[in-house]
Amino acid sequence: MRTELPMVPELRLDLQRPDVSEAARVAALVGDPVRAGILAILRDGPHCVCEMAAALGERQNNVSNHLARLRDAGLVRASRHGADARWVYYERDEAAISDAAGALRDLLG
Amino acid sequence: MRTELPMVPELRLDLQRPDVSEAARVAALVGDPVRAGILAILRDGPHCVCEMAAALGERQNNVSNHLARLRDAGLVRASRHGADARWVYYERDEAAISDAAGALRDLLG
DNA sequence: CGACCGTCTCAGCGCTGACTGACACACTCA
DNA sequence: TGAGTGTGTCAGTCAGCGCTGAGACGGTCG
Repeated sequence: MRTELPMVPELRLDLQRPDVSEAARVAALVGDPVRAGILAILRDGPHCVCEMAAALGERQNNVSNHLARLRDAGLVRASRHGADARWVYYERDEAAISDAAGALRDLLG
Repeated sequence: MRTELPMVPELRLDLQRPDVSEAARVAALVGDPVRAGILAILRDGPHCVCEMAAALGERQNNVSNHLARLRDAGLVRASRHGADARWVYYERDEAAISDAAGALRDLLG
C-alpha cells in the first residue's frame, strides 16, 4: 500500500507525450523471434544466410526477408565472400546496435 | 573489407538455435508505441489511466487494454487510490523491468 | 556456353494484433 | 437509492506483418 499517493485525487492533465518512437521502432524490429535469433547468431562473428537459415530452422528466403529489414534499419551489414562471391556474409553494425540499445535503456532504465 | 573471412567457404551448419524467446517477448511488448509511451510516462512515478490516456492522445479503454498486457507480463502494478478508489494508479515494477532490460542487453550487447 | 548454386525480390495468402463500440463493474456523492 | 464517474472486459473489424512459392539475379564450375 503506497502512502505517498496524494490524499485527494489531483489529475495531472499537463503531462507531455514522451517521444518513444525510436525505442518502439527498435523494439518492434527485435520483437520478431527470427530477427532476434539472427542478431544472437551474429554475436560470434559473420555468418552467411544459409548458415543462419539452418540454425533457425527457417527457409532461406524468409531469413533473407528479415535480413533486409535489419539491413534497412542499419543494424547489420552485408558483404560477399572473397573466394566464392555467391555467399553473402552478414555482420552486426555494433555502433548502430549500441544506439538501439541506448534507446531501449533510456526507456527501461 | 573483412580479411578474417575464411578463404574457402566452409559452411558451419552445426550452429545451435539461440534461445531468444524471452528477449523477443519483451521486445514485442515494448514495440508498441502506446505501451512504450506508458512505460515512459510511469518513469516519474505512478499515474492513473485517464492521465496517461490524455497524455498519449488515446482512449481510456485502449490504454486499459495495453495496461492489461503490461500487467500480465508483470512490468506494471495497479493499485486503487486511497481517497477515491475509482482512480486506479499504475506504477512500474522496477525489478521485472530490470530483468527485461537484462534480456535485451544480453541480445544487443 | 549451359547447368548449378546461393541469394534477393515480390505478389499472394493467412493470421496475429491493435483499435473501436458497447456494456459491465466498482466506487462516490447527492 | 439513483445518477454519475473511472475503469475493465469483450466481440467485431480491419490494417499490418510474416510466411510461402515462383521467378530473377549474380556468381562459379564443367
